[in-house]
Amino acid sequence: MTYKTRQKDEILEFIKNQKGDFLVKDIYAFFHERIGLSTIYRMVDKLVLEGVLKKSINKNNVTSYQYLEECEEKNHFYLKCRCCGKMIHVDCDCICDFIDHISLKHQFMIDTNNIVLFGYCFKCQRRL
Amino acid sequence: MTYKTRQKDEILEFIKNQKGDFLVKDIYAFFHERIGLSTIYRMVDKLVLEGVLKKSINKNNVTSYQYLEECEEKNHFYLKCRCCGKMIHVDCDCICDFIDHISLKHQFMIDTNNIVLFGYCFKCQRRL
DNA sequence: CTAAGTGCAAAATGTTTGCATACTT
DNA sequence: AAGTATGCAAACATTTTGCACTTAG
Repeated sequence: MTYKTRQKDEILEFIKNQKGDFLVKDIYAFFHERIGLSTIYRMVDKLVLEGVLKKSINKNNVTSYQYLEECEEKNHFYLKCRCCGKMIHVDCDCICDFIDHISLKHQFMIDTNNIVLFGYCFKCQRRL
Repeated sequence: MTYKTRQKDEILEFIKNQKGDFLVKDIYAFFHERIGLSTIYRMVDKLVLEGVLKKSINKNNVTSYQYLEECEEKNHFYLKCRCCGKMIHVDCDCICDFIDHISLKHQFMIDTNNIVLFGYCFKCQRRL
């Protein structure tokens, strides 16, 4: 069983309010001393395992996390810009056929809750 | 300019011979003391930046790397099994339409050299 | 000869663990 | 009361850095 605690609730609330990426130390700083570092690490690890958070490392070797909102829809995925780091949320059926094909022809079941494709957003394409 | 050195050549050769994931300490162990740890870190970072290597962290918080063979073809991508960790290489045109659509309709240029989709392979689907 | 790359040891950083304490159920 | 969760400090692991030295061009 898992107990409901003040720390869990507060961390989860913080996470859900984040727009983009965030770091462990962002959470720690936000609660300045009101929640221990190890508690945060333990929470965050668990949430990654549960698929609630996406963990990633950027070019500077900084580990960041991103909240993946739950989504029943199978046509939901993310586009992440290599340049500015922006995470774009997309709901578009264009991915469905692709996923079906992979399932049918390649016998691989893609985890549709966690599709992140990397590349360059419109702004950064022009800037480069 | 960039110089050609014994260390670079040897590290790159090692990397290209790897079948699956590998760790920094695998490289270090392989060359047992013939190449310094910091040199390996510096090389590996550079290769990740160049897109030659894919860096990732597994569930146990271990950072691993994977060689992404260069591929002119735009129909190349990877499927990585969440369960057994296997990386499946796919060459299939099924992805082309999808990429074109994203480019055209969503103004996002996907980096086609580095497409990794997570999910469950055939074996693991059955096992679960 | 100069710029780039290397290796070592030290430092910095990030993450995990053991344990006593506190909280949930 | 029993099972979880927390927070601290210590331990540990990983990665980065400064610097003297070597090597490639």
